[in-house]
Amino acid sequence: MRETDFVSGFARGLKVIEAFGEAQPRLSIAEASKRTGLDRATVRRSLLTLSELGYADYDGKFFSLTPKILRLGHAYLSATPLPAIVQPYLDQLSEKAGQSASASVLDGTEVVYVARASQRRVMSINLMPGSRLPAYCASMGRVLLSALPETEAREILSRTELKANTPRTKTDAEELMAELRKVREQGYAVIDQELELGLCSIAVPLMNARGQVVAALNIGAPAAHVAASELADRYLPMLKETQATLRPLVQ
Amino acid sequence: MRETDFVSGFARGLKVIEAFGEAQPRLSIAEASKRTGLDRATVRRSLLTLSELGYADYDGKFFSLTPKILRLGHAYLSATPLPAIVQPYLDQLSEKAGQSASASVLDGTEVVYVARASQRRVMSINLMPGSRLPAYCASMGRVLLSALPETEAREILSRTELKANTPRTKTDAEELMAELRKVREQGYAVIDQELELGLCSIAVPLMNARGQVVAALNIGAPAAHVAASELADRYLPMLKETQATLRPLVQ
DNA sequence: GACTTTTGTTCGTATATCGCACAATATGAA
DNA sequence: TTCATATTGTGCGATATACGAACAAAAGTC
Repeated sequence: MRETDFVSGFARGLKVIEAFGEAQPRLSIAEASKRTGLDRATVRRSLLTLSELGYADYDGKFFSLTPKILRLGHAYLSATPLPAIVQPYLDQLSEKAGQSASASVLDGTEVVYVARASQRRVMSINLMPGSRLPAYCASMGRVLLSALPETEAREILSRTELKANTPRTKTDAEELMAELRKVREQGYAVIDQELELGLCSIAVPLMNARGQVVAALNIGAPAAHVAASELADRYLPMLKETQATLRPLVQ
Repeated sequence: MRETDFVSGFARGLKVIEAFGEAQPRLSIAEASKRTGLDRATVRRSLLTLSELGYADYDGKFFSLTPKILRLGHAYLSATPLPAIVQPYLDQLSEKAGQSASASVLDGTEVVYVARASQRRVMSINLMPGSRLPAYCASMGRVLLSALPETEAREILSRTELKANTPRTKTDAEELMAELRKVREQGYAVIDQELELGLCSIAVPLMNARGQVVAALNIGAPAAHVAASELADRYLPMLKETQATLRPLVQ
């Protein structure tokens, strides 16, 4: 790609949108400038553009995103058949298990939730379609990484900041690679409080008719209710069942 | 806002993202150009920018969005507490009713789904967070419009293309205004196959502690299973209960 | 209230981007 | 195949935009 085939104003604008987040629902021009590393004048122009187009509100001091911004992600969610196909099965799975069930795909070093059926139970982590978690310490991440060629998985791990979210988090690349081999062999991954204390989960790959891994399915549960060692006994059969049902339906 | 405070390259790029949709998961440069009305060279630069940034894939012929694009909508969903708060109650509501339950907010002339609990039942309309429906013929739309001052509701209707999706669709602005008054009085809206034949729904406003309407909740059902006339009897009590439970929890 | 610090806005200029026109390539029909 | 059509890639002049600095306006601090 030639230098002139890149629209930097567009790239800057996208960066500004991403500056908003859970802890930053409202941003001033200066804050957005700090978070993006862009010049205040540039950020101001991007924010005013968003506001002019109805993607953001501006009260003279703070900017905040409007629901119109969902059109952008929706362009992906509606264009990709996977989320719509798996959603009802996740709802069924979640109801049967009495736990939250999710589907995700890999994006770089992270898993991205594309569909989710949550349970009323309060979780400290609030997940929804579009949410992201580091792949190395999430059950679906392990499943998705294990489906890649080893060199590719290793490459992704090398780009990941392997930090210990809890004392149980595996942060050694070689140990993780060994874990991925185990996951590949047994066909599922179990995470025991590696992302957050009190939270464990089990995931299986979601394959299409040709056997290609297109996503991962999981069930997450509070460790207080279900020990990690019980996860496979309790939930693997229903995950496998959902996996089998969906196999001919995706892609 | 001054002319020079608008970054048209950014606005054009956003338009290109929105060109993707359910029927257009993959777009060539020429197709994207047609759909956006932008010059091919411009569209090409925007698409190559998206591809360079990892928001799109390019196989040399077609562009398609990647899950990374969800970061943009996620910036809103995670910044706005409402979706996360209502989701578990929607799940509960959906399970109890045996029907899909959703929450939405108003964006211009449309309602935007911000959370949803779907049922396995196959619906011809596939809805998910970020989905949009015209407000005038959706139950949540009626509720949200009825919460606005009459002049504002009328103004929105005047900007809407009031088209008859089915023979039952109300398309007369004055008739709709009368309907809104009725909805305001009775505290709920019922739609009987105005959006699509075979689909009916009932919605109530979701208020915060100060009594401001911040969203709408609904239950949708196939007309074959539940007649529109039965909706209020069967589902209004549980909708009201959820409404009351959520009232102190939002905003 | 005076001072400092932070934030928002404006401006001139160097640079990047747009849209056009044309070239190159792919696609399809006869 | 050949021609016709559609699609994509590229160079260029005109125009729009980003940058940085300077200024203006708030917001804290003492």
